[in-house]
Amino acid sequence: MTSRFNPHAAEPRWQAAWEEAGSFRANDASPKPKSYVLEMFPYPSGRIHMGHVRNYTMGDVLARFRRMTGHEVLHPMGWDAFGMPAENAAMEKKVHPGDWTRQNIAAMRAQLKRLGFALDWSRELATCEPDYYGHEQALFLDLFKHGLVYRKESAVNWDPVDMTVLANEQVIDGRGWRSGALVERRKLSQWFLRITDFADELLDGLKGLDHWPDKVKLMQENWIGRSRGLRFRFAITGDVPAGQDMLEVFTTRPDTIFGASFAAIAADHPLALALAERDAALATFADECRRTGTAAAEVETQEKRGYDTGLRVVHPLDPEWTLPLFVANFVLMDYGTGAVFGVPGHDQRDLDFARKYQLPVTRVVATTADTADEPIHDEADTRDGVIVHSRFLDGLKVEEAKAAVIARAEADGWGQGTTVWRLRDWGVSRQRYWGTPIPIIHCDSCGAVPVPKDQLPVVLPEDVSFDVPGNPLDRHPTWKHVPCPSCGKDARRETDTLDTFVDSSWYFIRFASQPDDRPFDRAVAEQWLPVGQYIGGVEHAILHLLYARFWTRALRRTGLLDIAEPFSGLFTQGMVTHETYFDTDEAGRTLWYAPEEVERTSDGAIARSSGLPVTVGRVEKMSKSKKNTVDPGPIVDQYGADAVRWFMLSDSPPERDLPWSEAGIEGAWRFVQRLWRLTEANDAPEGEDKDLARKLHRAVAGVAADVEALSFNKAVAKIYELANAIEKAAPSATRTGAAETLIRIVAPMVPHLAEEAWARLGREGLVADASWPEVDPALLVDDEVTIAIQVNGKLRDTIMAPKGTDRPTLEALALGSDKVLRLLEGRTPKKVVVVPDRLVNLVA
RNA sequence: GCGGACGUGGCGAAACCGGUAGCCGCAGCGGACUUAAAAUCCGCUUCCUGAUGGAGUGCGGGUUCGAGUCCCGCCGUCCGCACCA
Repeated sequence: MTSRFNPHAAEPRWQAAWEEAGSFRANDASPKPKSYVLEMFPYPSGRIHMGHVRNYTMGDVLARFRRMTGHEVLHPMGWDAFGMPAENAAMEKKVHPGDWTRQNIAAMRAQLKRLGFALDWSRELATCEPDYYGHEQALFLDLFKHGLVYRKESAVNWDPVDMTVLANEQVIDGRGWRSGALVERRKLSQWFLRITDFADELLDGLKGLDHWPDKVKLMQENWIGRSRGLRFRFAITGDVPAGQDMLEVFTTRPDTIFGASFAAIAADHPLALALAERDAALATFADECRRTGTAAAEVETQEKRGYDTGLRVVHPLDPEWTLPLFVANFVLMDYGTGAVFGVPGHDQRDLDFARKYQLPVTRVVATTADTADEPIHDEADTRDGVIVHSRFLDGLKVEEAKAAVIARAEADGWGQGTTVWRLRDWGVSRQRYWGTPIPIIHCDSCGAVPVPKDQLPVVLPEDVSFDVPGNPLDRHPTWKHVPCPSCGKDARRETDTLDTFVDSSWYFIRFASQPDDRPFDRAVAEQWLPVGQYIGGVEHAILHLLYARFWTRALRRTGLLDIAEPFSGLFTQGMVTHETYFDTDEAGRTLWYAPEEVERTSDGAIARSSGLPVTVGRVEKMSKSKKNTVDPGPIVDQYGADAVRWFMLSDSPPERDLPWSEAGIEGAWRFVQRLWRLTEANDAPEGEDKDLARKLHRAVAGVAADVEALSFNKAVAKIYELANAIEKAAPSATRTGAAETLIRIVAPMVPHLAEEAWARLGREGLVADASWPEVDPALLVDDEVTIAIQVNGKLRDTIMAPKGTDRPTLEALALGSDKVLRLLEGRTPKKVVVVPDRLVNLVA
């Protein structure tokens, strides 16, 4: 009698059973080895999307597998609940950001629960609740106390749409990462975290992260951007503004110092500002420099331009030698000292600039001393070589010359070897309501005073309005007026809130330990940390992952937690993609069609509404703008959680994009039903099936290895193979046992079906609590192997031979093959290559 | 421009250390069961050829008894950074 697995009935039942048994509660006191599996927590937008489903399914398989292999697993879930969308919703729909967020959380929690994830919901947290952000405020104050927080007036990236400041990391091609608006420069007093104090550590720490993708490590390395070089001073001659008679520059190429033909400063350089006050033409030029955007296309096409200040700088190695000083549009105030010297022979920008302003171009590095006078044309020569035309440096290699110049500068006192970083301190002030209030009080007498810890949390006021742009905290009638904690006089609360990336910089610690009276218990947190496997999108390769690494190291410096790296293992999963469908209207606009609006045919697609063909576009990341999203909700309704989970793991390697398809989910559904049929009760047949036993043990070992490596697609293929083998096998005791084992190894992937089948097989307890099947190593090796017979490297025949057959025997067997004899036509092979248990290659 | 990844059937892909290319799935084709359909089951499915056979892992070279895998040079796609001195 065949039956069908009914996910709609079974899934809620087993979810309730797990909940009742507390199966997925992590026990801090467990003697078992600890395993912390974490997926990046979601922003509560209101609905989960396929990307979440894929992300959490991967983590879930690993978490369940670890439980089966004897680990105490921590697999928590929470909500990255502060941020702009809640405020946008407040402005558009007149709902309070808190209400909107909490409703979204409730909806998404229900959706996640339907997918049957093995999560410890007892540790759920939302960053927007005072019992989370209050502890964050305490940590902020600890960092403050240790000098890792400071306030400074600085030019900031101002997003005119979101009306807030953005960190450098949040500006992409000159636009706000969220709003897409062109970012403006403004001067504001801002709070900063001293991430640059940790630049060396953060860079060097990458080396130890063996279980991180190289790509992410490289991205962080480039972002931190360490450059070693020489910082030195030029004396300035001419009509120099008061107190500006020295110009400090930074170079990574001190070896080329005798190739210098000019010096240049940024338009915002203090010297340029001073000069502009008395030189209207310069002021105009500087304005033009500031106006030009930093967008990729602009930078690439933009001409190198400069303004000759008329001043000259004295070459540090020759007081008789002076160079012109320009204000130039390609010099950045943000990097190094905002001033450079130009060596046109060996730097493309400098060369472009020198050609334009007819400055001398001298070769000072040549491949060999013989080519010292080879002219430089349109391309700067950046190759390694020996120094030429450079007085005492002549004949030195580039690296030797760098050291020699630095040594000379240090000895003579005009410069020193130094390191500069691309990384900037992290500006965390946001002029927003829906974020963690910065626990500082501004007092006219005492300055910025930390809120005393016993007055934490500083709670967001509920009664705020969003009818005008800007920060509702700032215009709240009473909230900001408080007495100074230090002197008691009238003072003002800081009305900026923290960047939401602060919230996500320590949530994984709070998951590990959540006492009421402090952010975490050090001993308990250290039992779990670092996170053994962290899984999320590669879009967080820099921002979130760098900030979290910094925060963890900052906590170590304050003595609160002795963990250097928060995530020992990182996996960045690919996106879920879908075909796109579109046509073009009379006006040439592209009209997108949602998947449910088109009917896929064998050679294209037609719109259901009109019956007319539409173009099948590229397979792309699911996005609202291209309408190629598939909502997981209805899919789970139709096929159940297990089929969706199975599909998420099938086919595509997890780091690559997964193309969603109707056919794919259908296939997953069929397999779930097939598994169900495989465990159909039969009347206890006797007998052994050695061949099947081998396949079984190989599958168990293979799937375990694949899951450990997060190669879920390979594990899935092995499970299919095993299922095929079991189906084909004649009834036997082995076959009956194999079906049960199969259920255990699919349990992490399709847990509801596994429970249902487990119960049907009459097994005690939950398969969620079962252990991973034992593997008999003896059954992993074959006793007979296929030997490939090649002639001149081409496959001509195969033969079976007992494993371990010696070389002479294999050679003899190969020479006995009819096909081989025919090809050799009586000749004796010149050479015979024998690879035991693999092949014989006869070279004729 | 700099840095990185990738390129294998109609599609998603697999291939340990250089050793039988294409496991597994999807789609397709043929068949069984059925009044029929769905579901299920069996078989075929890289390309060319009727078969024997030949070709084949983006392109061109190289190393090797043997290359998807290693080396050199191209082409293409994607990602990150971007005037970083």
